[in-house]
Amino acid sequence: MRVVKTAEERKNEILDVAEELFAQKGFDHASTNDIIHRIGIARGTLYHHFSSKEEILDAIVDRMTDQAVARAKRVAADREEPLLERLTGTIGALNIDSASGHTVMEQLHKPQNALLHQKMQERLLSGVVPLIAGLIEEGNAAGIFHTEFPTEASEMIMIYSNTAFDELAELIPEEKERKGRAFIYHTERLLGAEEGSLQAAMIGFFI
Amino acid sequence: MRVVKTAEERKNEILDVAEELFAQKGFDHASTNDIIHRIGIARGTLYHHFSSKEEILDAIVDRMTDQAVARAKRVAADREEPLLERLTGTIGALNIDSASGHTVMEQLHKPQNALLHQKMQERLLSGVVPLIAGLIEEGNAAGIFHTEFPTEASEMIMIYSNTAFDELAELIPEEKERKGRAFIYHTERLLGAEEGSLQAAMIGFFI
DNA sequence: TTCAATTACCGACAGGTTGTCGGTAATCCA
DNA sequence: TGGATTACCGACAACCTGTCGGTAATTGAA
Repeated sequence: MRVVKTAEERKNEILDVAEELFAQKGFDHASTNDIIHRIGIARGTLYHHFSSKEEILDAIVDRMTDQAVARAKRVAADREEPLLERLTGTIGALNIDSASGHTVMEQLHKPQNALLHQKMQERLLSGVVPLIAGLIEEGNAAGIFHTEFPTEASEMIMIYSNTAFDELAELIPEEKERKGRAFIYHTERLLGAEEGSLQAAMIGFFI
Repeated sequence: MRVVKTAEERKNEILDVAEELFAQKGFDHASTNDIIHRIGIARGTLYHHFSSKEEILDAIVDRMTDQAVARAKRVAADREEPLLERLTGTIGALNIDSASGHTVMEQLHKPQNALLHQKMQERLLSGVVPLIAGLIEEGNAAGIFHTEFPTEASEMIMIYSNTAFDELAELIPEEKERKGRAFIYHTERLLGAEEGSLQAAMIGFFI
């Protein structure tokens, strides 16, 4: 029997299933057959909504990064909060882990998901680096940060936190804590903040 | 006619061709058929020497990283040179670009090579981070660096330089120079070195 | 209400892929 | 010299992705 849905509904259905399968098996090892059988649609239906398997991946990346970047934007722009909280929250918004996409992020650093990971990293960075840079400039103006390179410092912080905190799950608690402390310490140094000044705002988030 | 070679010879022949094809077309889009036709061997021959396509990729990664890490080790251990030169040289040893694997590295940041890139990054980092950490500790002892987290600082420097300098080719000269200067500036801050103290040693390498 | 255009859906199929396997030829060594 | 080892071969099974002609549901205009 033939079940008809709106294009948007069907597209999201495909993305939901594909997201789970790509995360589980990796992009290469999850086949379009897996997807259509799981949903119960025909080959042609999938290719009616997406023109290639890679386009499905890109749509997933879009969906995930849009959410994360929107969250980061909201936090960064919230002038009610103190600057340090906004900075911490904006950096943390990328750890989608802690929010919705649990299953996905857990599997993301596996070698079979290199492509998904790389595409997400690219999108997340281009969205969030300018936000953090803006906050750093605010801090410069307020006299709590002192750096000549806000954008590059932002880039360094985000690249590191995105790459190094990937494998956090594999570490023992002491190593985790050490890594978290080191990250705060280094963020202070990069921003030219006084030693210990970021501790209070960041310690809950990163340790 | 059947041409017989030693296993080692044939393996290297396969790796040479595969390396070029993977770099050109990407791992997914370069087929094992491409490889065997280019060499002029049969399917079975390839699978006699390697048990899967992915194993070929891993062998390529091994070959490339082994060279780079060995080079880095040599530079890091050379106590004839001043510490700052050793540091710079060790960091730079990863830019395989400047050395042998020209064609490969140029194509490495393309999306289709995400897997190759990720695997190389993992291997390079695990090899070189401890070397840099050792040099930082030497600098601490000599009183020119001041940091509590040599290993983590090393990690941050290497992750950044490996990721951010990927796309250097796409920047205009001014941006390139700014990025290079920022990198030196940030390395000084992370290591707790005096401002400007790394400039002389690093400027030739990174700008 | 009707009927044509649009849009979602179907499934067979072409042309590609990787990895397997039984068999053959060269080489090594006892 | 002759048996074991090792390199090599190519047909084949079992997948894969993307295409395409055709069918059924929905929409919207007359």
